[in-house]
Amino acid sequence: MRVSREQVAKNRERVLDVAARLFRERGFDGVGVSDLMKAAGLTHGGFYGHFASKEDLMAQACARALAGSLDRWSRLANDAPEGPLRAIAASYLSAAHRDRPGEGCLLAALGTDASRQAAPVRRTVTEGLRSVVAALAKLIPGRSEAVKRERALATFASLVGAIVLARAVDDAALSDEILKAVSATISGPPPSRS
Amino acid sequence: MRVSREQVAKNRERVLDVAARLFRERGFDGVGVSDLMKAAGLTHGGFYGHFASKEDLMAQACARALAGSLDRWSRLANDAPEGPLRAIAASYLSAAHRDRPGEGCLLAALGTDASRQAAPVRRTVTEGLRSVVAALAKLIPGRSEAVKRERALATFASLVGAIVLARAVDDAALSDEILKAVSATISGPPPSRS
DNA sequence: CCTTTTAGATGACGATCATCATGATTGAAA
DNA sequence: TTTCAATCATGATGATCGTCATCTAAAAGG
Repeated sequence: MRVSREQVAKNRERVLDVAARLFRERGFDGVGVSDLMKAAGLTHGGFYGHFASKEDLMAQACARALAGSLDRWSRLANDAPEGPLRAIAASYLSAAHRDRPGEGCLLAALGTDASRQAAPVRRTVTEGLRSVVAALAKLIPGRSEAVKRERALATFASLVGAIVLARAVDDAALSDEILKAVSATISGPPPSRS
Repeated sequence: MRVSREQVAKNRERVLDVAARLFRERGFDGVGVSDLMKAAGLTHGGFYGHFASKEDLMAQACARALAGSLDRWSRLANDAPEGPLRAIAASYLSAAHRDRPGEGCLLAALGTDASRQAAPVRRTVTEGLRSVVAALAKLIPGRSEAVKRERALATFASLVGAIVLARAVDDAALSDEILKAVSATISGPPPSRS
C-alpha cells in the first residue's frame, strides 16, 4: 500500500515526533522500533525506508527535541522581555516540565543515557548544548562574554540537575523542594555574601 | 559445587560491587544478568539464589553506590576541615570523576534512568538523596537550617547537572569548560551582585 | 491507460534478555 | 563417617529485540 508523496513526508515527521517524545519518556532502550512505528500509526516494516538504523533515528530525534527546546526558549524570552532569564528558569523548573519529560528538555530527560551512546547521538547532543548555552548567554546581563558564557553554563547545569533530581525522587514534597531551592538560587540568591 | 559459608557471602558482595559499577557505567538496561555474573566470576545460574530479581539487585546496587559516595564525602570532609564543601565540590567536579562513572555518584551516572524505574529503585534513590543533602547541609556555613538545606539542594543539583552535561558532551574542551564554570559558581560566585 | 517505482505490511532471522528447573558437587551437621 | 542441604553450573524457556527479505498495491511518470 503505497502512499502519496506528502503522506510519506508526513509519516516521517510523525515518526520523528513520536520518537522524540517516547525516547524522552522511556529512554532509548525503553522503546523498540516496533513500539515506535505502532505509536506513529504504522507497522515496523517501513522503518528502514526512513532511517538507516535505530541509532540514526535516535540522533535525529535528539536534534528535533533540542530544536524544540530552543524554540520554546526564544518564545519565552520574547514574551517576557523584562526578565527573559527568569521566565525561562521558571518554566524549566515548573512542575509541569518535571511531570512531562516527553515534551521537555532532552538533556534533563536523557542526559545520562546520552553519555553512553555512540558518536551520532553524542555529536547531536553536543551541538544542541552549544546552541542552548549560546542562547542563554545572550540573556545574561552585563559583564564580559567569557563571564556570561561561564554563568550560562553554570545556570544550565543547575537547571538540568534540578529536573534530574526532581524526577528521580519518589517523594512529591522533596521533588517540589528541589525545584524551589534551585529556583531561589537562580532567580536571585540572597543578597548577603560570605 | 557448593562453597563455604564465607565464600557465599563474599560472592554476594562481589556481585553487588560489580553491579554497582557496571550499572553506573552502562546503565540498567546495558548490563544483563549474565554479563554481571560473568564479571563477578560466576555463571548466571546462581543469580536468583542471591537476589529475587534483577530489579531487586538494581535497588541494592543503588544503595551500595550511594553509601559509597557518602563514605567518600565524609572522608573528604575530614581531610579538609578548613574547607570541606570546597574539597567535595573539587572532587566531584574533577575530570577523574567525570571519566570514571562506575566509581562515581549514582545520581550523576543513573539519574535519568532512575526516574524511569519502579518503586524499589526510586525509594532507594530518594533515601540516598536525602542522606546526601543532609550531609551537605551540615557543611554549609551559618544561616538557618532551612537556608542551609535549600543551599545544599541547589548545590547538589549544580554538581549533578555539571557531571551529566560534562559526560554527555562529545568535546573534551567543552566538557572541561562545564566543570570549571560550575566549580567557579560553587567555590564562590563573583562577589558583585545585580 | 499502461508501466515503473516504491512505501509500507507481513513475516522471519538470529541474538539477547530475565527467569527458572535440574543436576552435580561439596561444605556443614549429625 | 554418613546424611543433609545448599550453591553454583548447565541448559531451556518464552519473550523481545534490531534488522532485513519479500510481497502488495497504489502513486508517479510517460
